[in-house]
Amino acid sequence: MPEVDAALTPPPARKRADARRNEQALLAAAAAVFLTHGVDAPVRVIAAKAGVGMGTIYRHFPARADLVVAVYRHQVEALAAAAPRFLADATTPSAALAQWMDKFVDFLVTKHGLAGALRSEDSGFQALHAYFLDRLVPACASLLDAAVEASEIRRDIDALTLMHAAGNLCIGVEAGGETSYNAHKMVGMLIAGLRQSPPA
Amino acid sequence: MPEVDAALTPPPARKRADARRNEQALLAAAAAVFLTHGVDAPVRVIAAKAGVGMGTIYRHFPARADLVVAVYRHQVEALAAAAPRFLADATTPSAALAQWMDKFVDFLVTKHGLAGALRSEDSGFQALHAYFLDRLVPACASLLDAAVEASEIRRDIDALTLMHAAGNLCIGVEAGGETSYNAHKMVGMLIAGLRQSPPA
DNA sequence: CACTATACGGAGCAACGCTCCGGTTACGCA
DNA sequence: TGCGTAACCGGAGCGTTGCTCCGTATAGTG
Repeated sequence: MPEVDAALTPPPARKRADARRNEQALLAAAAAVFLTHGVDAPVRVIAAKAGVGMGTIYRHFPARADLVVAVYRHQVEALAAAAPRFLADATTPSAALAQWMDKFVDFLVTKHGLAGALRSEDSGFQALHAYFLDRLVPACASLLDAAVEASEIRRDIDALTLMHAAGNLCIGVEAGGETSYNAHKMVGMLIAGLRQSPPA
Repeated sequence: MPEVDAALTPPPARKRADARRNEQALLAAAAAVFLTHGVDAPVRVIAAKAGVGMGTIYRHFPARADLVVAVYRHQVEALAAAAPRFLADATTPSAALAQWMDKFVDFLVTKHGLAGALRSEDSGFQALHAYFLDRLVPACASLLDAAVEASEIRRDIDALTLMHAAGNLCIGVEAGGETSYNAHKMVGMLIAGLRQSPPA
């Protein structure tokens, strides 16, 4: 039987026990460190907290973005999956969009520096950017399209642009906002501006 | 009557000739480097371009922000000074606000990374933040107040917040924008959202 | 011309991202 | 059970950056 390669690796590729253990330790350590020092925390710190060397961290997560994605994957998936529910529960499509956007802002605002990292040109963060766009833009688009369909908002703005703008509005904002700036309010205002006819 | 265009040297202690020469060289070099490598360009590069040592750059501009401010001071002052003219020329106060904001966006978008640096938590950039706010917020406030006075826009947004939001919307945007994202459009939409009654 | 306050330059330190390779270990197989 | 090897681990080390510090050079003055 020449083509039994599947027998070698029943599920995907089973990794060694120590490798799996380290990956989990890294994930836990990263989540903790991100909370206190933001997603820009030094790699050495995360490695130390997980009790592993730096080589290990880079083997499991070649780019910093891979680690960030792994840590926040669940939340991002949940947000994306929630879009249809928002559409069903809200009174109007544009209300659903506004509410979903609010959740998106909630997510970004509770992660130190995530919004900033998202817009980074740095190649190491490229994958992060790609992942977020890949998951969230379609979800946003479904709400946006529904609102356009209902003629509630102008149609010359696409989901990617809107997400980009909303993400930018969250940059530099922390959960314990002590300044007058309020990302929720600003995103709300942006969406209010969406309820207009296209520019003259 | 001393026109304030050259507010330097007469009262304070006169510096040595070589010091003044180096300062000018630094300013010119920084302007050139900022154009090509953005405001985050390595200090060494600027020093090298100016033909001076690193000690010199830090002596003249203790924090990076001081250098950035010095380079862009004229443009910022001009923008601030232009606000009354916009108010006089536009058909409505809110139109003046929109037009002035557009100029603000123009300014940010043509400076690599300036918008990003502006929101930086980094202590070295604190002075930059302070300077921009100090100069531009009052100008913006005059337009904003006029629009509020005319009952054209909601009154629960202050100038600082609006500037902050507009600045954020410009982050990561370059003049030669190849993406679909358009800072002008987004800021315009934000201001459109301002023409609403406060949230329900 | 000599003297001193002023300014200059770059070596040096610390922090960081990332790579690379010798040593270690888990795991299948006999 | 014992063994061989592929997979994995750790951290020394390189390159880059921000910023400081101090011995040296010089502009301006009497």
